Amino acid sequence: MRRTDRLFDIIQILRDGKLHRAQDIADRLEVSVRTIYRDMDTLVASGVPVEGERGVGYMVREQITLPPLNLTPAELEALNLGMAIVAEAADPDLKSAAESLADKIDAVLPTQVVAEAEAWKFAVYPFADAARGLAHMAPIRAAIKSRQKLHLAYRRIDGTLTNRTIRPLHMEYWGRVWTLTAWCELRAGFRVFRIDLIEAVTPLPELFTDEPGKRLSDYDPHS
Amino acid sequence: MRRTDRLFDIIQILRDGKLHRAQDIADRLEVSVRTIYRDMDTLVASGVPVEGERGVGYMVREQITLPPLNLTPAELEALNLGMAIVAEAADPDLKSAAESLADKIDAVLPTQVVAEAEAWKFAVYPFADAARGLAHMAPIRAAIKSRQKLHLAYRRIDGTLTNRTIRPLHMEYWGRVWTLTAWCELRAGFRVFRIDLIEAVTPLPELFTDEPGKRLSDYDPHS
DNA sequence: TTTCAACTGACAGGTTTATGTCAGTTGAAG
DNA sequence: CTTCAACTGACATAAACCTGTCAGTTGAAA
Repeated sequence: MRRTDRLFDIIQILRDGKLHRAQDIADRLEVSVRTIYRDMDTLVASGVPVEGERGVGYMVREQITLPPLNLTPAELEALNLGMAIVAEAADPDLKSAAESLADKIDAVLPTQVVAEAEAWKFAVYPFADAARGLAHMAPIRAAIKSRQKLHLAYRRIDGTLTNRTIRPLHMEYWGRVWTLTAWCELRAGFRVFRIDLIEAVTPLPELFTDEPGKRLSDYDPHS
Repeated sequence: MRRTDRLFDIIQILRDGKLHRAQDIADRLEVSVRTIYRDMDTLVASGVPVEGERGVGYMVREQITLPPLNLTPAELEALNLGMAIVAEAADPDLKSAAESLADKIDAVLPTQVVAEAEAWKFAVYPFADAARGLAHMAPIRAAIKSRQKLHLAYRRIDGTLTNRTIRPLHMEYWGRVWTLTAWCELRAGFRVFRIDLIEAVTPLPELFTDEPGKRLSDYDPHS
C-alpha cells in the first residue's frame, strides 16, 4: 500500500491550492520525478482535478472540499444504489441503518434531521478502477425500465469479443463487480454479464414483452 | 486482476447452492487446490457466506440474492454517505441525481416512486480491504455529534504509534481513505488523521465547546 | 530562441504478490 | 479406525508491479 499512501500524500500537498513542481514533491516524498509524473497520471485518471502546466507546475483546479450533499425523492434510484453500497460497510450503525429501510419509505423527511446531517461533508473522488464499466449503467438501467432490447459488445475474460442482442432484466452488485442478468437472443438462454467487461452498449428500437421462459422470474441460477 | 477474476468465478460457481469440492473448483479454474483454499479464505474474510465442511465440500449458507433495499428518513446520515459514494460514479445519471439534491430535501417521498425502484435488487458483499477502518466510524461520528473528546491510538505511516486526545470535528472521504479532521490537544493544533490508520478510538467523558481557534471553521488547510 | 518544467517511452533492477508443491493435521461420517 | 476433503505452514519459483535512470519531446513564457 505504499503507493496508495503516496498518492494520498500528494493530494494533501496539492490541497493548499498553491503551485507545486514535480521536483519539489519528489524531494519531499523521497521518490524520483518520474514517479511523481506517473502518480499524477493516476490521479488525473482517477478524477482528481489537478492540472499540470509545462514550465510552471501543478495546481488543483478547484477547491477539493465540496459543499454538503443531501438527498431528494426523485433520485430514489440513486439512493437505492447508495444504500446497497453503504450496507457493505463494516460500520454497524450505517449497516443497520441501510438494512432497516424497507418499511419506512413513504414517510416524510423532517427538515430538522437535515441540519444535523450537515455535520460532515464529503470530498469525493472517483478512483479509476472502481469506476470501470459504470458508464454503461445508465443506458442499461434505462433499458431495463423501458423493456428495450440492447446490443452488447462483450469481451470475455479470455479476450474474445462477442456481439449479442439481449433483453436486459436485472443488475446486481457483487462488491467487486456489477453484473447484468439478461435473456440472450443469440443463445436463447439466460446469461450473466459483467458490466465492467462490456465494451459497448447500443439500445435497439425493439421493445420486448414478458414471455414465459424469458422473464427474470424464470431464471434459476441453480439449474 | 487475474486473481480478482477468479474470486468472482468462484462466487458464480458456488451460487448454484450445491456442494463443491475444492478439487473440482481447482480443476475447473485450472489452479491448484491450495490456491482455492487461499481464495476461500479471502472470500470468507470478505463476508461471502460460504462454508466449508471437512470431508464434504463447500456450499453457500444462504441465497446470495438479497431482497430489495429501500430507504428511510431516520437514516439520512447513511443516505448522505451513500450519495457521496454514488456521486463518485462515472454514470452521468446517477452522478447528477446525487449532485442535485441539496434543495429538495424537505419534500415527501411519494410511494409511487418506490415501486418503480424495485426494478433492481442488489446482492452486496463487503470486500475486506475496502472496509479497513470503517469500524471506527460509528464512535467517531457519534463523538462529532455529541462534541465529545476522543482518545486515539494512531499509527503513523512510518509505523510509530502515537496517543492523542482530540476534539473530533469533521470526516471526509477521499475516494481511497477516510480522514478525520480534529483539534489535537497534545499538539495544540489541527491535525488530519487517516481513519484506516487509527488503531483504537476511546470516547472520553469530557465534552468540548466551541472555542475560538479550535473550531472547524478556524481550520485553514492553506495556512 | 532559450529556459523551464511538464511529459513520454524504454529498459533494468528490485520488491511484492501469487502460485505450486509438499508434508502434514483436523473433524466428521461410515 | 479408515476415508474423505477441508485446512495449515513452509518453502521455492514465477509473475506482476513499482521505481529509478536515461534520453529524449513539447508548450508556454520571457
